[in-house]
Order: sequence, then C-alpha cells, then structure tokens
Amino acid sequence: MKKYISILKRTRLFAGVGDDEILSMLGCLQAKLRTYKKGEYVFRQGEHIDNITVLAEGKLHIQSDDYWGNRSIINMIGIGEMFGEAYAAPGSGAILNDVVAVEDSSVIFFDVRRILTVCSSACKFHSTVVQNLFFAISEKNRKLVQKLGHMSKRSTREKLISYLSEQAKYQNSATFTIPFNRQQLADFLSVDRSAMSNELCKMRDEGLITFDKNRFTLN
Amino acid sequence: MKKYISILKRTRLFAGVGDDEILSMLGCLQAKLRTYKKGEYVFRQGEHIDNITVLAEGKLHIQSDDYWGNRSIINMIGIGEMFGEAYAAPGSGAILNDVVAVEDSSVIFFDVRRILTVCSSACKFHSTVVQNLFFAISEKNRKLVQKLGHMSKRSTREKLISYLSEQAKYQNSATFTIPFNRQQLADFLSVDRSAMSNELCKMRDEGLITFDKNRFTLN
DNA sequence: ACAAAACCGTTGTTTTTACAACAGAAAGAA
DNA sequence: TTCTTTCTGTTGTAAAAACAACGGTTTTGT
Repeated sequence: MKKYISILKRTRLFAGVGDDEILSMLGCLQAKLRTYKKGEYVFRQGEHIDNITVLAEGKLHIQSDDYWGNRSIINMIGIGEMFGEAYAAPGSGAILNDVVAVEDSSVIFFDVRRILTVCSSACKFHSTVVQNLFFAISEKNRKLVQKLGHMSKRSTREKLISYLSEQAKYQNSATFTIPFNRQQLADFLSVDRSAMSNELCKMRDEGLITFDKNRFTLN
Repeated sequence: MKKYISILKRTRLFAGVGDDEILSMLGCLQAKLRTYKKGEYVFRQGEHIDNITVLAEGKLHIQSDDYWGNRSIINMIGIGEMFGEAYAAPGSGAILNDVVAVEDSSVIFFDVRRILTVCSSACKFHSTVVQNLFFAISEKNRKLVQKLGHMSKRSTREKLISYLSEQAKYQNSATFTIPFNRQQLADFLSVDRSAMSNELCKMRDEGLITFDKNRFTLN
C-alpha cells in the first residue's frame, strides 16, 4: 500500500494532506487494496456499496449494457480519481451501473462511515478530507453536466465537436490524445461506431480536424 | 424570510436542524431572498457564482440554448431543492448553463464561504449542514447519472420508456404526473417535439401507455 | 514468427429522426 | 365574450443514423 502514497498525495481526496498523515489515515479509514485483471468487474449494477474508492493503477469504465448489447460508457476513471462516492450517503440505494477494469487495475477501498464520522484519534486532517470529498464530488458533478452537454447535441457531428472541443480546452492544446478507442468513444457518446467513424472521416476531409488513432488536432 | 422556515426545514440541506437553529443560521450564512418573475434568469451561462441557493417557491429550469435555438433542459429544480452547489468549490469556473424561472419564483441565497468555513459562533449545527451538503450533492449526482441513462438510449421510444419508468418508480405508482409539457419534455430528452409526440401516440395506440396532458399511466 | 483477435474505415440499405407546416383544442388576456 | 396565444397531435418529406457486412491494418498472444 505504501507504494501508492505518492499517488494518493496527488488526488483530490487527499489534497493538502502530508505523507505521514496519509499513512496514518490509511489505517484510520481501514484502507484495503484489491487488484483487478482487464475485463474484471469492480462493482456490478444493483450492488449496494459502502466504500469510497480511489484508483491507484490502471483504468476503469463506469458503464451499462442493455438488453440488446448496446453499451453506454457513463464515465472513465483515471489514476488518482475517486468513484463510488455518490453512494456514500445512507439510503442512496444500489449502484446503477457496472464498474469495469479496462486495464489491469489496483483499487483502494475506504470505509465510508469512517470518513464521514469524525474520529477521535490522531486524524487531524479528517475535516480536510471531508471538505476535499465535497470538492471532488462537485467536480464530478460539473463533469457530468458537461457530458450531458455533449449528449444533448442532436447530431453525431455536433456531439463529436462538443466532446473534442472540451478535450482540447481541458488539455490546453489543439492537439491532444483521448482516452478512448473508436468503439469506446461511440459508446461514450451513445452513437453507432461506424456512423461515427464515417462522420470523423468526413470532418477530416472537410479540413475541420486531423487525427491519427487516439490523437486529434482541431483546425 | 421567516415564512420560508417551514420549507427550509424540509430541505436536504437543513435536515435534522431545528427551527430556531435554522433561524440563527440564516443570519450566520447571510441568507438573502430574491424573487423572479416567470421567464427571468437567476443565473446566466458564464457567470461566476459564489452562492448556494435554495428554491423557496416556484420552479426553475437549468438549461442552455445553442446557436440554432435548440434548447436543452439539463435539470428541473423544484421547491426545497438546492442549486449552484457544484460551483461552491474554489476554482470551479463559470456556470455552464442558464438558470431560468419557469414560474414566478423565490430563491434564497447563502454565502458559500460561510458554509464551508466553520464559524466560531452559535452554529453548532454547522457540521451537520456540511454533511447534508455532501449528501445532497451526492443525490444530485445520482440523478444526473440517471438522466445520462435516459439520454444514452438510442431511440426516442427507448428514451421515453426509460424516463417514464423512472418517474413511475420514483412516484411509486403506475400513474403519475410529470413536471413538463411536451416541448419541455422533448427539450429534456433532447429530441424533436413533434417526433416525440408522434412516438407517444404510437405507444398509446399499441396499448403501452395512456396519458392525458401531463398525467401518464404505464400498462 | 505466425495465427488469432481487435480495430478502423468504407459502403449500401433500412429505419428513424428532424424539420416544416398545419389544424383543432385549450388556456389566457382584453 | 371574443380574440390571441400556447399547446398538442398529425402528416409528408428530407436528412441522418443505425445496421450489416467486408477488407485491410494493427495488435496481441503463443
């Protein structure tokens, strides 16, 4: 677990907390580590979860599949990002989506009740962490709204432009790499892969964008 | 302001806080009341906001319009619900959408910094409110994910079924009233109104649903 | 190195949606 | 009341997306 302290230090959850404090909090919050092979499920739709988790290594997708096998990717979780925090509140019900490792991954679990209940022991940074938790979930909230912004666009082209512009802005460069392959991007934007691929190429031919695999440039 | 205490008492934000404490906190948190006529904007896209707000009366839509006048309704805010909380964190940037009164409304503003900074005075319920804030934003988070679930459906019919089923479940009855008229529902689901209307009628003719204005029944 | 699998672009067909336009019903204002 | 505006359903047409199928390329595993 110790090897992940440098990662935890850079997470939103532990922002402003020193190495030593993090180490002691790992005990206080009953942190547990689990590893997952590519394709394994961390959580399944319908489960009741009582852990907040941080991804220490790998990559996860929050997604769900319908009757006909249409997959939709709700969100991507990268290293240092948190997930499951929306189900920390009592009575928040079962999780609505699957959480799947798309690469070999390591996940750190924290006991929710230990985070929300102020402990009497050494964790003087506890309140910092609670506030961090709030800020982190706020940020995720804004990201979800942003994603709704993409999804609410009527055409595939507009969805693509909306998403790619956001990425360019977020990565602060007209050239950037996206964390999805074509199928995943299509599942993320809820469109058909081949139609999307087609649209991307049209946009390229019209000189709007250029791309090579996951690397895109806006013109 | 006093007349709204009974409403505030029943909000997520002040759950577990007594009348007297709420009254004293209104001062502590520098609560301010403003009223809006139907159609007026509470916030506009691009504004920087530093208040958490609670709707005391009326109804709001969180929405945005694009170049071509396509409107998309991100969320509906009912009495007692909170909004703007996702922008409480420092450095959270400008608000991405407009917030508009769709009925004559009354909004209570709270100073964000006063909520997040524990005050030294009488507000012993302060930490309760901070935790409530976290629970409330968690709930909104889950709602957003649920909405993404509707939007990610490929066809208009599936979107409708997804949304209507959720409403039936939420209102705990196969017959229920939705808070939208047709145009608003179309804007909420990001589809064309006439196409949606058409689809609704087809579903009715097939015996899947019955409806009268805003009142729907699932069969 | 080789076979298998995954990935990406491309095309033609079918299905669905958006758009525009209109008419009747309902609601609201004068 | 009467006139006006808003709301809803309906239809036909044009545009767009989904679907299916395939070939070439790249990646992966053995």
